[in-house]
Amino acid sequence: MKNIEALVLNTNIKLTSARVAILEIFAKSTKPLSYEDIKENLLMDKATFYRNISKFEEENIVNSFESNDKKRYFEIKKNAHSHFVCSTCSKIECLSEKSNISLPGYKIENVIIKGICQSCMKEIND
Amino acid sequence: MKNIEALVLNTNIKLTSARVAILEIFAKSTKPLSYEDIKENLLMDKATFYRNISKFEEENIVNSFESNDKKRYFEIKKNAHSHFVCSTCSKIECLSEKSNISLPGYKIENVIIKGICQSCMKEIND
DNA sequence: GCTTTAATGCAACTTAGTTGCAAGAGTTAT
DNA sequence: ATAACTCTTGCAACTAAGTTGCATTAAAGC
Repeated sequence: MKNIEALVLNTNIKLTSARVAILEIFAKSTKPLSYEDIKENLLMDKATFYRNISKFEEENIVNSFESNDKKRYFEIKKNAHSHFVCSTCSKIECLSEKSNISLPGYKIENVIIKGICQSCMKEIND
Repeated sequence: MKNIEALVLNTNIKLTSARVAILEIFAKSTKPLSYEDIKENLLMDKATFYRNISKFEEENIVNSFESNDKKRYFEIKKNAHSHFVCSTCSKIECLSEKSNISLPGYKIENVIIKGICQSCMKEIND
């Protein structure tokens, strides 16, 4: 809870109970989550969830990207890292490897690598 | 047209006129396109378009990824390159820069870099 | 207290993409 | 050629993630 408060420091976000609930789920998770993933644990309406997520993104404390399963995945922005999305099983992995991509004049917010993950590669090679 | 035939060489794709029409549009384009982008130039139904695109992806001659405007973008797989998607204006750019990302045991099919493009960065800094 | 503003729930809506089905086109066998 | 079979197409209905309008509630300011 203390770290939830820290997240909204210097932002225009009022900590309602719905917002705390959302942020706690994402703070606990080690990987990005979709609304589908967590809706059972949320008491609020999906409109409330999506409106708050938008607010979080505006205020720059949450990150999102589209996977290849037509869903948006969200995570709390902390240390920058890349994501691997498997085009076979749709699993998402966070990559600790810092990519040394640099694009002068651009701002890089997220790097998504699409491909086939280790376990799916193994199955293919059987 | 000759190069269209070359595309389907060694695949299970029969070249119907709908398929030639789709492939010609993508062969001409220098950047990924969504169905929305090209529907005015297509005489076929959207079901036909999407079914053929799926076929192309199965047969590995077309690539797709989701942008942040909730649309899927398609392109013909040729020389591997990365993509930049602007989270402000949603523009997509192909990057010639080869990323030196390597993930042992994984197969990398596409790299999507999300962020703010040069022209949007300029506007922000005004 | 009272007023104003922001947050929520609900239901209706939007829209990219999918699916079922019947008709069309091409292919092979008889 | 034609019958039998397979694959492709158009149409319309559907699906589901995400959005929006609106009335209600909660919170903040005075």
